[in-house]
Amino acid sequence: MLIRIDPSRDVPLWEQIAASVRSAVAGGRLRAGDRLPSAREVADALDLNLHTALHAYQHLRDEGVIDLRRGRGAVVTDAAAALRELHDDVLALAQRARDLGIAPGALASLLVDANARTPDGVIGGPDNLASDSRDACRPSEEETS
Amino acid sequence: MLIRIDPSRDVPLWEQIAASVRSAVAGGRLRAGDRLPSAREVADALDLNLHTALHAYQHLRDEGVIDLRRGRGAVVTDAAAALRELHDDVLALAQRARDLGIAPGALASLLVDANARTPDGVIGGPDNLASDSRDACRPSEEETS
DNA sequence: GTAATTGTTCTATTGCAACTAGAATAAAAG
DNA sequence: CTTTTATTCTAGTTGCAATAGAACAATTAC
Repeated sequence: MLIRIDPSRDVPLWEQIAASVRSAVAGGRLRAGDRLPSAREVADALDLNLHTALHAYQHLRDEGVIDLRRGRGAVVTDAAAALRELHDDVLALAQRARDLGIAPGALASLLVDANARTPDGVIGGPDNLASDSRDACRPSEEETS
Repeated sequence: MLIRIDPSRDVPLWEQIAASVRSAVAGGRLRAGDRLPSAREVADALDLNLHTALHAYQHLRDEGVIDLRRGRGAVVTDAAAALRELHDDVLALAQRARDLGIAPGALASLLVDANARTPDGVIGGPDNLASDSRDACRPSEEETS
């Protein structure tokens, strides 16, 4: 029951696999050095394609959560400690959001946005307008006098 | 500069628009009663299709963040207070994650997963196995003796 | 050394969501 | 009544997710 997916959700399957592993690491059910089931095992057990399971693992490797090498498989890295440190705070914030009636997706969006606005510790720094970002629209000032 | 999008990101444009508004509300730059620019104005200013901007607004309405009615446009609701309450905590957690080298997407994923595992306050409740969710795979127990 | 395991890479196809486009319609505001 | 604005409809294009099959390379196990 380490990895759980729900095809009816609009979250990509490979992302759900990655999320399951990430959550298990953050929750301490997986620790640094633990070996994950092979991609083929995951694909078979969840009735998915090998590539889908591999995509998830490769993403986790890019995040630094696992070591992934042929012949050996996937092994949780020391980065697990960082995820584990956030676990309690993440749960607490999720609980508060639920109490306030904030949708999970909305909360996640707020967090991503928070990181987008302070890319390198500098709040409102020089040119955070990387690539070809477009902005617009002041609020129509109106207080419904 | 209320709404900012970046087509190069892999986040849907309508979701980026919604995220901008949400963030503005949470940050206090938009308050209950404030009127947002019309969907057509947003679409023109950002050089997008009307439907894309409308999709974002309709999503925000489903979340309860704005009132959306024809002829009138979009007005921020009282739900703004809830988002505003989370603002500081969200920023703090985002900051901690950045310090720990956690990718923004990974943090967001952890939060969504946290909500998925405690749907109604009951941790590990009766049957959280809604619809046709599939699970599998214990970790290959191995401590590399 | 040999065989089994496991990730890597390649091509290809299908289905769906995102985005765009144009048009007609209905409610609210002036 | 006219303007503004969201709603609804059809339709076409694009890109990603997921599936499928196959060959390949590194590591492990025997």
